[in-house]
Amino acid sequence: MTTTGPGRPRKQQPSRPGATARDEILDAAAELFTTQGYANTSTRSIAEAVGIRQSSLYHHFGHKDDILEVLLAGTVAGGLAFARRVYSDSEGGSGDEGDGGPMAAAARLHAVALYDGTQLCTARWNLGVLYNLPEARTPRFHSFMADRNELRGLYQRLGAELPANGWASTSENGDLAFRLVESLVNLRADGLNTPDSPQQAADAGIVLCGLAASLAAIRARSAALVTRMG
Amino acid sequence: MTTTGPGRPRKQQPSRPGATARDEILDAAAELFTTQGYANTSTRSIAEAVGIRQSSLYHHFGHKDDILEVLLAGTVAGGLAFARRVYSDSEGGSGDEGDGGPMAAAARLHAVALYDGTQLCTARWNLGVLYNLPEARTPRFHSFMADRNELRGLYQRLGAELPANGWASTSENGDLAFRLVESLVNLRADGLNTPDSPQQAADAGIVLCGLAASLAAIRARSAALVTRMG
DNA sequence: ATTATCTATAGATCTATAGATAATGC
DNA sequence: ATTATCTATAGATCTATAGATAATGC
Repeated sequence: MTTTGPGRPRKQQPSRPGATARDEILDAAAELFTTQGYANTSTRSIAEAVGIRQSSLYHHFGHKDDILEVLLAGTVAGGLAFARRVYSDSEGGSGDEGDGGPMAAAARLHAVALYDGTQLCTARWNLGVLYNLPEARTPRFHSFMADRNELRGLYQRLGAELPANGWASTSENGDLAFRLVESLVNLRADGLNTPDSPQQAADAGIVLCGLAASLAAIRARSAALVTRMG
Repeated sequence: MTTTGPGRPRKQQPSRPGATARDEILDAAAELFTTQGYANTSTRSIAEAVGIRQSSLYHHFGHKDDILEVLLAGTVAGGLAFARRVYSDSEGGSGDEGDGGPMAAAARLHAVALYDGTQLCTARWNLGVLYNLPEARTPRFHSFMADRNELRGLYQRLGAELPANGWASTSENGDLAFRLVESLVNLRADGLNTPDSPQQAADAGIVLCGLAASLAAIRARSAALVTRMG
């Protein structure tokens, strides 16, 4: 028996995953926002999907856009945290892997793309499409935008550590990888992603950097990084 | 003096490009739909941007979604027409270029990507983002979806004519190029595109096919194709 | 007569608030 | 007392239609 504290208990038989009513609301909103968009999803339809009344939502969230804000934060938080860790990792103290050469740099970019892409493709809902919603570009969600821009910047800086590829400026290596990973959300929205779509996106980012010949070795180092830091 | 036919003349001093009121409405809707989304744009705000009353819109379009349908069609029509022409072009009758080898195939994919990406980046409004609107995935717009899927299929078939790149299946070469071109609309939405973003996207598609070494020659043949068929 | 505009409005939303009620722990 | 739910509703939309009016060509 879990002691729930004072107050009327929340409704029985939760129809959605989540320990709390708040989590159920977030899950329902994630499904509806990703499939129908934010403006086309009424607070009534979210409440119906949870099994409560429309006005009861406002006990858990002050406003409808507070729900979207929480979901948007979840879109980028994991990938950003991982990218920060990888970027600030000097790779000097981990023994024989710490050569700091182009292979190590490539593995870092690959690992970030792989982690990020895997998260986007395996989340219960395709939350990445929330970024494509016009509402996400609104000042209301500037803190999400700041996080996403920081993540993009980390891709760019990781890409800039790689040697010039001879056909584009080095600062764009990372951004192309970022865009390839981001394209996974559209692939998933079209129902065309496969279990190895994230791997292919990460690989493609490395190939674009002119390192196709070393791809197998870079993949292995990237996987080790994800295991160690993920 | 242009003779306008019978009937009350349309309002004076058009505030937007377009010969007809219908064109002005489409231009205003393009701006508003791309920046605020479809559901967040009221018919009243479109009418205000044109300088007419809300109900006057319905003289030119039966329903609000008819406006979006016309705009969506414009997103893909040009690129699809070009890709069809390039794909059905045997390249056998154009003299010394008709070798049908990997260079020719690469130039064809490159040309399609370059034309498509250039159109997306240079259009007056960033109409490509309309595809990201949740409404576009609705059955209402299945004819747009069909066109877009046909375009995607042409990318895939053009990519499949290229030699294996050793790290992904050949059928995915073209789709990666498609996704890179599509990522241009997000780049533009973020204000990060440059005049050569389409060129870089097309180049990246070729590099992913393992043909980086021949890129300069492929670029030249691609440019010739765009000139000849665009 | 024809066309493009207008005014006015019906009917259907949708978000958020006010305040009642039920079910618990203290 | 506290918490989570409920009923009811205010107020602000928004789309689409009905029907009047203005300005032209025939």
